[in-house]
Amino acid sequence: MLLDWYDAHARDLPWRVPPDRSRAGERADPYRVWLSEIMLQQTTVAAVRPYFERFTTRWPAVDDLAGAADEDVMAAWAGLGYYARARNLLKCARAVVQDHDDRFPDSEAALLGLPGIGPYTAAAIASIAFGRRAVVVDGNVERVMARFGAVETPLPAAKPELKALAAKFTPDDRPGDHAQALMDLGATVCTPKSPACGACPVQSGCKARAAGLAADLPRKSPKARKPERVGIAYVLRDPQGRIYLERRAEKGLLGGMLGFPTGDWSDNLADDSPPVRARWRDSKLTVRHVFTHFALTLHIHVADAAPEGLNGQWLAPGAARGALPTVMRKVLDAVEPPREPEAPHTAG
DNA sequence: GAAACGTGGCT
DNA sequence: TAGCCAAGTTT
Repeated sequence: MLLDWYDAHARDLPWRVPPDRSRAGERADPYRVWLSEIMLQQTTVAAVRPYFERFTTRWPAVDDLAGAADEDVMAAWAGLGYYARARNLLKCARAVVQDHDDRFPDSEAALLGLPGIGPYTAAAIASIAFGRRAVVVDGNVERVMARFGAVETPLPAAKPELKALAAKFTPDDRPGDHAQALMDLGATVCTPKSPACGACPVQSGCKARAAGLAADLPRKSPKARKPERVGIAYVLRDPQGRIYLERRAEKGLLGGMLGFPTGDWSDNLADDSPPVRARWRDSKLTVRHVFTHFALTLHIHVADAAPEGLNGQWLAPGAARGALPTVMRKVLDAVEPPREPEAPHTAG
């Protein structure tokens, strides 16, 4: 059965209580479960690990994080993507401190009311951190269920059916381990491509396996193709070699993050204009970056000047780099190639 | 329901 | 290389 497989094959993850200790009744720290779940949304374990270690070292408990400065948290999140998660992370930590006496609520319904916590995360925290029976459905679980039940309805239309299937399998005993087992199974055995059905603990009951359909499920509705956009990044350098950065608006793309001034990215450069009067020149350098829903080519214009009337901040390139989202980091690296082969992240 | 919202790794 | 994919949520 699945839990036996988990006891033998559970991945060792820094936010997880291993199965032997879980069987003995130990539970994971809700703060660490929550933080890991937010970081893991649409993000790989490999990408999350170093961020999780840095966050928990710097902010060991929810009240530490709640007391942090916004810009410090945003800088520490830089590079992980989906920055609304970081903004909601802070809102959530502060809500836990102010409205819940520094403790995460232990019910799925109450968790669902907190910023950044949706149906998946609420169920995951309720089951993993609090031992509640909750139906945890992420992309892994959807894939495992679609295969096990040979559900041929394409996603996302199949979601309700897959959740109903997942509900049938959710046990009262060790629901958190069950959820993690299903996700581990999806990540290591029932993988999107070339599933290792021979190594699967539930292969005998799998309808897709029986029908030879495993690798073809779940089916997905065709996705829209990505439009191309272009823009100009304006890089200002003062006599000390510092660069000029602005905090982006709270909402929208890269919201709350530092970045070089840019125009609105569209299908042409026609109405792009510099943020301030200066001797701008086209560096002829460009940066290419692909976002979730569009691809961007950024032309880099530069000026060596420190004009009056700007509201942003001037930072040494080395200090700024770690706080920048990746697309802005690419712009910086194009203009000021880093000394080291790789300067690993000195956010903060 | 659909679109917005990042990034890096793998094929 | 171009596309697919990863422990989703919000609007």
